[in-house]
Amino acid sequence: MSDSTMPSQSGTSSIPPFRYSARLAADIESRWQDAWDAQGTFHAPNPAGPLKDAVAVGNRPKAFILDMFPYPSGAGLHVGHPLGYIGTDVFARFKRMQGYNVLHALGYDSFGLPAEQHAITTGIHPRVNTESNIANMRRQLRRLGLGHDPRRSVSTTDESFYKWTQWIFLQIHGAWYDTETERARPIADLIAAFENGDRPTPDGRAWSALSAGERHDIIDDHRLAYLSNAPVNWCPGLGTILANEEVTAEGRSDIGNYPVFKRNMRQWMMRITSYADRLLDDLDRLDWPEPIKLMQRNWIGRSDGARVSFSTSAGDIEVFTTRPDTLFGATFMVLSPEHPLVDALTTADQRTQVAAYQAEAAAKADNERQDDSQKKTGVFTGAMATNPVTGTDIPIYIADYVLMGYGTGAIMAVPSGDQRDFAFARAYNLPIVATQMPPASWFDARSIAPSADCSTWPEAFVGDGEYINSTNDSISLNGLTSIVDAKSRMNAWLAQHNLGEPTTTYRLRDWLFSRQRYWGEPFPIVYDEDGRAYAVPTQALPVLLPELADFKPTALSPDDATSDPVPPLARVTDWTRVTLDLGDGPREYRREVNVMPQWAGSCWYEMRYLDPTNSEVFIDHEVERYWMGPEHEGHTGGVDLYVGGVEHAVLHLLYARFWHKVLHDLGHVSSEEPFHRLFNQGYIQAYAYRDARGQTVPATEVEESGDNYTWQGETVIREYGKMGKSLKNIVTPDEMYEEFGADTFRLYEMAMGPLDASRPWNTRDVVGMQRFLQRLWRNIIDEYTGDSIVVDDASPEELVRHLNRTIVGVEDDFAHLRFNTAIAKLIEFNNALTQHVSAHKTSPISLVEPLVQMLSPLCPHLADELWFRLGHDSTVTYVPFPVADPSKLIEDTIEVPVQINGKVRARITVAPTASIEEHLELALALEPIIAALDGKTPLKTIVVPGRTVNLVVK
RNA sequence: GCCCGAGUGGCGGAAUGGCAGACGCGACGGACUCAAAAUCCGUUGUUCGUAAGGACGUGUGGGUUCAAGUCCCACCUCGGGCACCA
Repeated sequence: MSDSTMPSQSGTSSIPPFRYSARLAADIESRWQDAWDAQGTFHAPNPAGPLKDAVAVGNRPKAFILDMFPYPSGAGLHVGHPLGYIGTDVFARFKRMQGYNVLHALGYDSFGLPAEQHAITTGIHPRVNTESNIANMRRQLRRLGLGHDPRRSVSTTDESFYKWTQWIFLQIHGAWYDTETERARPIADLIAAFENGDRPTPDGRAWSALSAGERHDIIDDHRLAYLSNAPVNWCPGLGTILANEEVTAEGRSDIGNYPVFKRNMRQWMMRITSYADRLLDDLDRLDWPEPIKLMQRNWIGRSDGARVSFSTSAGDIEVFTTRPDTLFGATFMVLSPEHPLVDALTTADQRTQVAAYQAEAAAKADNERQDDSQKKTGVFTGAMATNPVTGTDIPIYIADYVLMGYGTGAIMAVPSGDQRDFAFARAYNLPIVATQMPPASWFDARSIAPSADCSTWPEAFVGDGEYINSTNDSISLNGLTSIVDAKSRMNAWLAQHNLGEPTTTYRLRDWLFSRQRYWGEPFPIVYDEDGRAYAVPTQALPVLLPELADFKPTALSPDDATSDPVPPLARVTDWTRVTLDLGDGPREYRREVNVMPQWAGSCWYEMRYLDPTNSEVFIDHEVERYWMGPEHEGHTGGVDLYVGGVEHAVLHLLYARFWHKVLHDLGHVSSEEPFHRLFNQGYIQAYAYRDARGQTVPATEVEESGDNYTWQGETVIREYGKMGKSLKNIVTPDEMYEEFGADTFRLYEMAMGPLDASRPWNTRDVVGMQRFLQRLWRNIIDEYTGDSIVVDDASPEELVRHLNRTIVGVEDDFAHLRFNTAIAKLIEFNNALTQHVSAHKTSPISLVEPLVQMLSPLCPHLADELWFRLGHDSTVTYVPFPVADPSKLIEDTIEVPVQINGKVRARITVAPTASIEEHLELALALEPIIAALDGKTPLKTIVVPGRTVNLVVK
């Protein structure tokens, strides 16, 4: 397909005209990229649907290899961005050579806050901005030679894409969670159950006795997507509310770092908490890094405990506790300031103080409430509750360390067994009663005498200890030593007396799903005059995002907690008013003016890669089953390899799992999980330099001498961090293409370390990979003539063995994503080949061909060029990976170290099949060993054949 | 505070409990060259020794083992997650 490469143009230079230079690489690369495009080299056939090609699918195994898709930033790429893309590309190309039907594609997450914030700062419409950014990213990534199927590159902002995002929203909206079968079911099933009386209505009236509006409200209360008047995270700086996951521990926005305030607002929520158990339990069936699983487990935060009822003048109050076994030590009770019974409980003389405390707590932002974590504040309500096991009256306080959003918003306080309760009891002089006797070591460690009077303790005791003070007429825990036993005995007693039951609570909250922004998917929802929500019929999808000249949110002061969100779509009055026939004739409705959050598109995009042009369904069943279906009974199904950064551990990865499970329950997909195997790539970091004033200086202009760094003669200080504009340390792929070419750049990124580790970028080191490729090129092509030096001669036995060793090692390394060590093995082999070539001036084809094949996943352009020059007329992409000859893997002899007391003193050379006796015989005959033994007989001899001989003396 | 992960030459990093430092960068020496670049060859953990050779060496301290970078315990440092979650 190609003409022979033009000689180098650099007239004055004495560099050989056909050297593998950046110029030559650029020429090779652009020609092969065009050829791949023209021939559709990376098109992956589907078994059904619009991209069906059953013949091409054949009976090959399949591999769906996926990158976390990027949002198209206007800043362009730096060399850190493509790390994961190169990794998946190498792996995908390797799998193709192993005979797999490989699906590898990349789309764009182009809705959402980052794109919109960028549009606002530049003043350019997000659609224009987004499209030019995507075009630029496509250009930069194409230059990298990624083997993507271009037909499958979707953007979340495409109307043909977000139509289905809205459709999936309607599926979720049209479903409820059946706790009996533990899965989502269509809302029609719920209506049927109400109608035929299988399920009672909340107030017990017959379903037919309810008004249409009442029925509507009851149904809406069960939906997986529902409207809620709940405390939300209001961020005036961004003009929108945010999900819990988008708020940092400091109470600021993840994006932009603006203050976030708690506000009550009517918003769309997703009932992700219904799936808490399955999201937690199914982690066990996923091939994910353990730390990521742990982060999700912590985020879901399941804790098993019990609900216990305490009677009060205002009725029973339920508390949640993980330690029902310590109920005898509950000496007071604390409610959240927002608890609904606070008003009813508060006595007249405490009312002023309680109201003041409530107002103070409400005014505090979340972070302030968490800040003074040591100091406990609170107010007595004046009311008392009855401890159900002791029968004593205990005071009821309100305090802001009890959160309304967790458990029941009320706790029983056991100061002897809980550090926070202990601090509160100390601060307000409340009684402390021990229910467990700490072990002697506990007292020793705190230098206090064992004493039953726990008011002298310096802190609460948490752990296993003998139960004391825990008895009444009908139950006794005294003498027990195990928390588990005490809990089950107490739980049984509570159940028997109808005072409580075991229960489970979660840290996970329902997912807040509306944003008061412009650049997102409109909700397919309309409201009637009573404010009741209705789904837009699916045939009316997509609900198009109206074009807006002024897309900016109304300017708000970031610190003004009292401001209200004004969604940009609310200003488009001719769009918000719509006449629809929802079954009872045409009526006027108003549209939902919020939009979906950034995460919506990324919850399901990977499935659209599979069937990107299907206009009938979001994905064909058979296509989904083929690429993502479970491999066997108990397998979750899902993407075969998903590579991305760890920053999505709880956001994207949790939301996408949730949506996928809903779609599975409703029968739309066969897989239970979206991503079966997850791999977290590391980050490429970089050095940055600051001068004496703390200003960053351009990293490329800094000169290094030993430990000193100078910029324009001035000493600067080196720091290590992310690559970024503000640190003036960006290196772009374009610079690498210019200086070395894409193949060298790919190779360097893969060689610099293991894929999951972060490491510093060092442009200086790239030359090593270029030299390797130049040597390899020179082993095939004469640099002065451009002719091949490959011959059909026999290869020396030693090189044949080396080649076969390399094939086995490289294949294993590729399969386990250990590209850095695979490259090292290729370099070693090529170095050995170089020796042969310098001696003979020719290269045996039987060595060179496999080398080019093994190189091709890493450096596909160069490999295709060399493959072509070796006389083949098609790409090496689908040529099977070389297979090692087992007979060439066995060495004639092996060198084995001989140790005395674990220290290597000599080496023996043995046959690979040598017995233990042969090893010993040879070892004991060695001069240095005889000398070292000095006539002594070894007490013990250890021989690991082929590995080591160890002699133990004296 | 709790929970993860990681500490190996000047640098990036290799090492199924079995010869620590593969491979690459840098540095040093040599060949080629009038010279330089490029290329090729060699050396390069520290230390004692003219050498042969020896001693020490994977954050620190202890332990298990014939044998530990690797396994166990405690600690230090760095990175990350969670953080009044009852």
